[in-house]
Amino acid sequence: MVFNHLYRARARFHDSNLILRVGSPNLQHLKPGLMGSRIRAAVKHNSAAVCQEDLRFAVVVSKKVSKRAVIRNRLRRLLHHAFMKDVSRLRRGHWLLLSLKPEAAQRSKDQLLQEWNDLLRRSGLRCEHEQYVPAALIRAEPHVHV
RNA sequence: GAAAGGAGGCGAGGCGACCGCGGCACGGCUGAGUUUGCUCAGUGCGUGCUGAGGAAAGUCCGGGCUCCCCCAUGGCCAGGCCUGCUGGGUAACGCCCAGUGCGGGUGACCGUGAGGAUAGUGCCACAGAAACACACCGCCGAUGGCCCCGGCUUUUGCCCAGGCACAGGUAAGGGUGCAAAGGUGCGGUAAGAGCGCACCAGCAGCAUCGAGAGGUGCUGGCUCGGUAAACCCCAGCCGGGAGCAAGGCGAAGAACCAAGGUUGGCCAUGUGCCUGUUCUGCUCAAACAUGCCGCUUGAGGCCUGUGGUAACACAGGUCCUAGAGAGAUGGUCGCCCCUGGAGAGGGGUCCAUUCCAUGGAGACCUCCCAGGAACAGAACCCGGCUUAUGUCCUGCUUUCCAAC
Repeated sequence: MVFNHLYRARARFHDSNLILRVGSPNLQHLKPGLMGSRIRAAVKHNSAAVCQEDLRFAVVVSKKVSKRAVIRNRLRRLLHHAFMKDVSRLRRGHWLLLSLKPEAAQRSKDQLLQEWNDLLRRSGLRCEHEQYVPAALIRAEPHVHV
């Protein structure tokens, strides 16, 4: 449900190897397990405020990229680490879904990181000043196929 | 010193910090219930412990475990085996160890798909005369046959020299072929041939050594093509099928049909088992990989001792070391270590030239830079095999060269 919501989102940014989809948070789509107890308590009081602060990120590495789980994991970790590096400088209130195109397995580390930076710049998510990060969802899921 | 052979080991150098991920424990927080003690569930929170391999791989063998076929035992037959020198090891194996034969190497050593072709049947393309059976070329033609010089004789006939290649002999030589009926030599013969002899190879018998495969010696008659991953024979072994998405518990859950059931076959034995409190089977339709168990303590690792050439076995001690459920191990930094640098500085010392000095080489020290890999990622668990991988490490052995 979460992924369907994001796949229908309008804001998409393409590069040769990556696709970044940006959607607005919709907490009703989340299963209870994906929400911490503290968040759930906060939602009860003021749902809109939580949505403005929520920032979630997912990486989708399809089996089309590589059949070997080790390579998929390596790509996932690479982009995950890149996200964590930038997380303090990103605008709140968005859900992000990053997909890899099948050719990404052949690209080098630096090439992918360069594309990631380009995408962030074009999407306008990065702000100049740092923000306090209370709790960001850092959940990366290697996704099989749809 | 060089070249080679073989054995064993290691596998992101070591220590630490931070961030991130899987699992477990405790605590916190949130929610529900509550007999107000607590219990259950969830955690984007905290702390601690712990977290891939020698091949985790290929899925090629052997097992454990689980369910189904199917009530068990014994016998005979059928069936299966990509088991096939001998002896041992092992839970078992097509694996391992030791040995034998054969082949290769100067040697250390290496390779070996190594039962039977004299139980029988089949096949041996093309070529070739012939592929369990022969005569194309060739050689011979002793013995028969024909022709014929000469001699004896009246003739018949007899003796002798020569010729023909008709009958026939031969398997030496040529040619064909992966393969042509033991090999070499001497004798022998018309020509030849195990026809005879010597040695070698092979076969059979006897003796002897060995646990055995086999080894050694003697004697004998002289001789037998290949193929069994062709059928087959012999010996040995064997219930079959599916596989942890096995399977069990829980949750959910609609309807119908049949009444008996049982191993590849046969026989025998037994007071066999299940069966209307719904077992079992078939068909149709629909839904579903969602909670818990199975799940990691095992033919387990390490150390010591004893037995054994060894594989291995036994005894004692010690350790517990991933357990996810679409699948977790990666980054950054610091110090030390190792390797490389025709990078910088210092430099005991050595060499050359005209002393001072200049030029060159350079053990070692300091700093700087780069690097510390490859093959590859647990998915129920073991024992093997095979394949992939490194300027890696440590003993041992052989041959050649040099020195003593």
